Amino acid sequence: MRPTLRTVADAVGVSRSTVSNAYSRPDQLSPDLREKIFEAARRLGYAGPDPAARSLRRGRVGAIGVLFTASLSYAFTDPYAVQYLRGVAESAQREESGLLLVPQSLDDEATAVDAVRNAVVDGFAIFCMPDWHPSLDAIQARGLPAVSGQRRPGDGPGTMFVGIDEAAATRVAGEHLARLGHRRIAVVGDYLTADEVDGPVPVSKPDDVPYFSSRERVRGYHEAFTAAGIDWAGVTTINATVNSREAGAVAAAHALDRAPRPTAIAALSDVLALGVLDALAARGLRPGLDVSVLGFDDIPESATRSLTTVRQSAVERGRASGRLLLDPPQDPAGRQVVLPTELVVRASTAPASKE
Amino acid sequence: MRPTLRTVADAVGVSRSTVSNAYSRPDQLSPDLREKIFEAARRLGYAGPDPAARSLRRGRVGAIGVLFTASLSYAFTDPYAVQYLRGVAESAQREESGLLLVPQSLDDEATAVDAVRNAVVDGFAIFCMPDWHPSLDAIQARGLPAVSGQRRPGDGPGTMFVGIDEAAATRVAGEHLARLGHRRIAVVGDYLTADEVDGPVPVSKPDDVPYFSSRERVRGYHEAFTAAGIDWAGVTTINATVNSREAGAVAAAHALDRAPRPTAIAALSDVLALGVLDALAARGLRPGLDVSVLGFDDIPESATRSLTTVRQSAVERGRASGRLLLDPPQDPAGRQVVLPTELVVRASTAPASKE
DNA sequence: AGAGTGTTCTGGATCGATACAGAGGAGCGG
DNA sequence: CCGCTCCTCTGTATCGATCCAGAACACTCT
Repeated sequence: MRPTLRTVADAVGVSRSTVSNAYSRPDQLSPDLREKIFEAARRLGYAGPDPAARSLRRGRVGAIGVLFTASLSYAFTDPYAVQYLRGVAESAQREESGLLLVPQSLDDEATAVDAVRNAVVDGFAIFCMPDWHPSLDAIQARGLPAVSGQRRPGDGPGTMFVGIDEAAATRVAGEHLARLGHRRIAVVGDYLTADEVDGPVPVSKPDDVPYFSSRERVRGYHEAFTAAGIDWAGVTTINATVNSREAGAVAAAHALDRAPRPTAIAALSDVLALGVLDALAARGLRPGLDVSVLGFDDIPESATRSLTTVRQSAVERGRASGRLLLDPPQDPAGRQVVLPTELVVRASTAPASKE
Repeated sequence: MRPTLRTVADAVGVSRSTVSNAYSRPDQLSPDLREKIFEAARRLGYAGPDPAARSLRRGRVGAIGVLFTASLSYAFTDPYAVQYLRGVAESAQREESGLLLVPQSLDDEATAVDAVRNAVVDGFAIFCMPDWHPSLDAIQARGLPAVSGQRRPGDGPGTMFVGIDEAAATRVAGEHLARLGHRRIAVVGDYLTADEVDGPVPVSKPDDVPYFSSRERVRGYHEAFTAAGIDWAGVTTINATVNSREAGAVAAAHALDRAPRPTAIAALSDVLALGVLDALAARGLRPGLDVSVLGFDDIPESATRSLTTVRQSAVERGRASGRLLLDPPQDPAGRQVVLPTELVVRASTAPASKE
């Protein structure tokens, strides 16, 4: 039988409250008694108040939950995700909270929802989830504070926003491409469609894209191209099955292996863009000179590969999310944080060659 | 006022037990009533049993805690650590558990211990911690199952082991170097000493190294070299301040910038070894040809850099740790898992040049 | 009809702590 | 010596669920 507060209290001959105070409110009892209580606790093998019981009573757990679309292990593979986690971790650490990684398998929605329902946390940081996912409703239902990088119609007052203006970011990127004279352009992204298609998919208008950040990024390109007089119907949109370098290369192949080849490929993430670069290399094509390539995120490797990209700070996003969760501002305005983005031009984009 | 079981029970006109059963033991009540209860719950905005209360009563939380020496953000930077986390995550996911990252700042032991005491978890996976750290005692005290990669004298029956035979691994590596004819050798490692020294430190015998895995790895080299007739006193041991590529480069500089230069450098981790390679490159020295370099871990990047190293599977270690935690085997023998290691010889080690 | 077997639902005890109002005594100024 | 405050410590209610023994009732079998 494991010792509890009561065991120690009885041993010392004081009330349970006093033992509790010895641990949690030292100013409420004399130092002597406190020491005596600790002595007894040591002797009895009592390790201090049980966290589960304490969190029930206090109503605070000391942990924030992080949701990931993909299997947990993805979280540790994707550099952007890792940066984000770092940021959340920093904030959590400052408030003496832990980070609970909540597994969210996409195939098995029931399990995913259960994971949310059973998570012992004080709030949720939503890294990225499809808009329609029932876990998001489960979070709403729990009534805990939540921070998301995407706005949803059904969001309640507990849901806060930390993210970027996705469309504005790619609009700037699109204008950059247009200014360089590109007219035959392909856009590579994941979640362009609800099905797991590998290859070109028609996206007649951005609204058709079911997934928030892909949708907004496509919207930005759409706006930029249309404004520059580039016919959207001529833009090839290619779906990557997942957000990985390999999938990026496969997707790029669909664009590169047909005539006329596009003069520029815009990827919706750097990881995909790196894959595009791989595909170029495999065909002896030079980035910038033969085909311009544009990414999104500015992960560390992008600089070494001279990838033109849109910079956003994943760490900062994580940090802000954590901060908001652990201590939600009263002011509604403070609950909406829009972080800056910046187009970083490197060698992978260059003027379209005359043909 | 948030709704609870009671709110719903009163609304439907049944007992709380029944509502509880509706969620957790559907076979205990009629489908009709169950549906009626869910209906009422939806209407009242009840999101299901509160996880904190449930875990108190059930005695199971559905999360396992992972301890890290360094700040949480380190966990996401070190490739070996990331692989390990992936493994633990895989096991956890299979048992529908989450992963709680428990922050452990080394400077502030009191906070670290508190983090352990307050962690709402069913068990602890200890990635790596100095032997003497009070958090380890705190884990013991909590009486929860724990899995560690290092054996400690004070370990109780709840503590399980998943790791490798560290000394045997480096012994093989040391024999490899000796066979290649190396006689002037440097060993680069972190935690070779209790103080944060940057540079050569005397290690008269392996037992002096305060940190488990460094100690065992040094021991292996010590055994191999002594057996090959290499005087240990002639082996330079250099401390790196942390386990990072940069620190590895700095440490290697201490060995390379003095005469006579060692013909081989053995690093206690691949991350450090990559730093050693950087230091070589900065001086125009060729790995293998001018100075042989040996690592430990076999992280992905090692293959592309042709680094000779000792392979151990971080993922497998994590996976096994998770498995043991979530369902500890009765048999004491099953609580000790020794994973295989293998010397992977690549181009970074070669016969010592005659001078 | 009576005994036996399920199924469905109830009530109270319990998990291990914390919050809060207040009791008791010491010290102090008037 | 009274009234006051301050410091310690106590006792009970409470957090929100689950467990378990058993009640109530319908149903089958002899």
